[in-house]
Amino acid sequence: MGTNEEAERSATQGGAAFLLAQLGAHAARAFAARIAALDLTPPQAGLLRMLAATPGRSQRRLAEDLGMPPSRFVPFADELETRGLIERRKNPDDRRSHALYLTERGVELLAELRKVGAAHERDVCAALSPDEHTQLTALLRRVAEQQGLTPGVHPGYRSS
Amino acid sequence: MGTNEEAERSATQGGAAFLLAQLGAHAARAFAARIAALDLTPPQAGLLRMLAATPGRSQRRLAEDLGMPPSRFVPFADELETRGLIERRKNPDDRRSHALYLTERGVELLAELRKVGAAHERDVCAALSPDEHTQLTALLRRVAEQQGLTPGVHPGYRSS
DNA sequence: TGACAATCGTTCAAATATGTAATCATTATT
DNA sequence: AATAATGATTACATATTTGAACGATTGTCA
Repeated sequence: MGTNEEAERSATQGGAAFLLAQLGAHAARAFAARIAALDLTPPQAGLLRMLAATPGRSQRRLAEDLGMPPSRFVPFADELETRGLIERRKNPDDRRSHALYLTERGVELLAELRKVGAAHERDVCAALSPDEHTQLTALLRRVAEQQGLTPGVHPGYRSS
Repeated sequence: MGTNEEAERSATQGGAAFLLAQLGAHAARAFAARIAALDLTPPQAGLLRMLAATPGRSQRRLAEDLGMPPSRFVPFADELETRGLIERRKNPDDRRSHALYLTERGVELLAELRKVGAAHERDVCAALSPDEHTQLTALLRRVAEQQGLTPGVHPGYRSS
C-alpha cells in the first residue's frame, strides 16, 4: 500500500529540514558561481557585507562571526587588502587590534555584489508567484529567528 | 527614512535565497551533530539511505550521486564495510564492478537514523504551526523541483 | 609602581583532506 | 585476437586546516 515508502520519504528525505539543507547547498553553490565573475568567494562577500554594516570591527570578532579561526582569517584578509578592497587601521584605543574598513573600491564592488544578489534571488525563487515568494521569505525568517540565527550572518565554516 | 537600509537588507541578507543558504547550513550542521551520536557523518548517512532506496548499485554511480570522486569513495566505503554496515558483493554480470548492499546491522542503524531525522525535523520547524509546516514543505518542494534538484539527494561536496 | 595574566594579530609546523594520474582486472569493440 | 574502454583501487603530489607558539600591547592586582 506504499505507506511504508511514504513514511520514509516524509521522515528524512522529503521533510522541510532535508529540503532546507538541500536547497541551501544548491543556493550557496549557485551564488558562489555567480560571484566568481567578480573574483569573490562567499566568505569574502560575507566580509564585505559585514564591514558595510558595521565598520571598524576587530579581526577576532569578524573571524568569530564568520566561523573561522583567527589564524585562518589573516591570509583571508591579506588577499582582500592586497586587492585594495579593505583596509587595516590601527585602533587608537587599543593598539594591538586592527580595525577593518571598506575602501572606496570595496564599496564599489559591494554595489556590484548587490546586483548579483538580486539576480540570484530572482533565479532561485523563479518557481513562485510574488505572493508565494513573500510568504516563503516570511516563513523562513521566522524559522531562522526561532533557531537563533544572527540575521545576515552566514557561518560558512565551523571551527574551534 | 531607512529606505536604503531596507533595500540592502532585502537584496542580499534578508532575501529568501540568503535565508535558504543560512538555514540550510544550520540544519545540516544540527543534523550532523545529532547523528554524531550514531558515529555517522552526513555523507555516510546519505549512503545508507541510498542503499536502502536502491540496493546493488555500483560504487561509481554512488560516488557520482554523492558528488565525490571514485578514489575518495573507496576509503569512505571501506570504513562502513569494516563497521559491518554495508557489504561489497561481486556483480555476476560484470565482475569488475562491486555491488553495494546494506547488512542487517546497516538496516538496524538506518531505523535509528529515521528516528533522529524525525526529531530533527520537529526541532528545526518548531517555530511553525502544523499548517505552516505543511505550507513551507510544499513551497520548498516546488522550488527544489524547478531548480532541477534530484529528490532525496544531498550533493554535499562538488568535484570534477 | 611593578609583576603577572590575558588579549590581539601573526607565524609556523604538523595533521588532514583532496584531486590527478597510474595500475590491475574485466569487459566491450572491431 | 588486438585494442580500447570501464570499474575499483592505489600512489602520490598538493592544498587546506588546525593548534601551538610568539611578540606586542593592555588589563589586573598586590
